[in-house]
Amino acid sequence: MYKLNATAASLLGFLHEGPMSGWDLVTKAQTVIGDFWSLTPSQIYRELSSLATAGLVQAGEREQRDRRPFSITAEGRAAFAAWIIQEPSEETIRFPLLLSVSFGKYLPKEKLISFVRSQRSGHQQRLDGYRQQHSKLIAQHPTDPYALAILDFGLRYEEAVLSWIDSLTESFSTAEIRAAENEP
Amino acid sequence: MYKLNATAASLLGFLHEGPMSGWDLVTKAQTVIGDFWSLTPSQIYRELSSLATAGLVQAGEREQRDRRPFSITAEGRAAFAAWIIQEPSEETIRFPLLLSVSFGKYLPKEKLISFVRSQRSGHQQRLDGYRQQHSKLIAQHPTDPYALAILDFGLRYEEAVLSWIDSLTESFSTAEIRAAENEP
DNA sequence: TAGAACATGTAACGGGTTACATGATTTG
DNA sequence: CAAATCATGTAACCCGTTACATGTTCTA
Repeated sequence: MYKLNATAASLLGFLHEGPMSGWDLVTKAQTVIGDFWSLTPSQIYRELSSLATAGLVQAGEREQRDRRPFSITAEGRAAFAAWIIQEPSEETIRFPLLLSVSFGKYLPKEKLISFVRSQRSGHQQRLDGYRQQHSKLIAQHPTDPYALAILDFGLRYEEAVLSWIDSLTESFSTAEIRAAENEP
Repeated sequence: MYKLNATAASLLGFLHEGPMSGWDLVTKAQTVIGDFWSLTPSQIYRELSSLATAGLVQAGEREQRDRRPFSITAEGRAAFAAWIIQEPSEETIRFPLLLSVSFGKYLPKEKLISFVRSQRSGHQQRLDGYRQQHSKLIAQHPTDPYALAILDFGLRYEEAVLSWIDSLTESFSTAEIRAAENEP
């Protein structure tokens, strides 16, 4: 049987909800799993063609704008079912800012502070986004417990990152980061 | 100028402290940055040969056990200096367990619970390890603020993951995870 | 003296990333 | 009617992963 990678398997997962075009899958995947499973449009189109070749999805007729809906086949469902029951491996993290900090002694202090500061805003935005999504989700009945769980992970993760960033202030940057935050 | 990737650049960073063999770099890198920058021995040996070809490191004479010490060259220092002042990009996370949760509705509940549970112990162990390292580090004078900072990130991250895992108990698994934790 | 840990690599594959090309439809 | 967005893809490169091969030195 065709050996699925996690990216391809996720596409099959989404296709359980019904036929979708490559573009649909791009947006779906990026919004639903994109925050903890990086993927690009190129990858998705490539995986779709190999899934089609392997018979796990089937391409439909071209619609307007050349949209081509893919639907999951019985083999696709079987392959997904076999994939999803496998024990997930550990997470891999690649955090360039932590490399900058690790090698901090080779970096001017202002530079390191500016790196930390510019990453802070991105994390703050993501946290705000998660909070908004969270309120929306819990307002719905019934609430999807799985969506809530991954959102909750996002909240905790971003809170941890932000509190770490802010703690750096005390440990090696004195008051410079905090002062800078209050500027434009 | 030779364009460094973060993995190769990190090797150059470590070589600032003096010549090291491939094996030395493998252990050094895995202990110092391995928790937030995944790398394998194969990769390190390959990067070392391309760095040597590019003249950024220089291989010394073979020592016992075929150890071959590499030292950083002036060009290597220049390349590292150019790399380290670049703005670090955002982190990428690939967290298979979150995929399992996302697609949780296609998974028997016991299965999902067992996945969560088996990952919990790994995170607990890593947290314990960080706590030990932390005590050792703050006992030293002077304390390396950069090492302390990355260790602190590790602590916060693992605490966040563990508290998230434990919160899953309430949200969709009732008492099953907690009960299971008290078993062997 | 056997097995564990040390030590160095090569080969091949898969897949993530980046860059590029092309055109259709909607909206201001 | 121009710009933005939608939409689909290809090509190439780089790099991360896995599997394998080989030999050495320490230690129980």
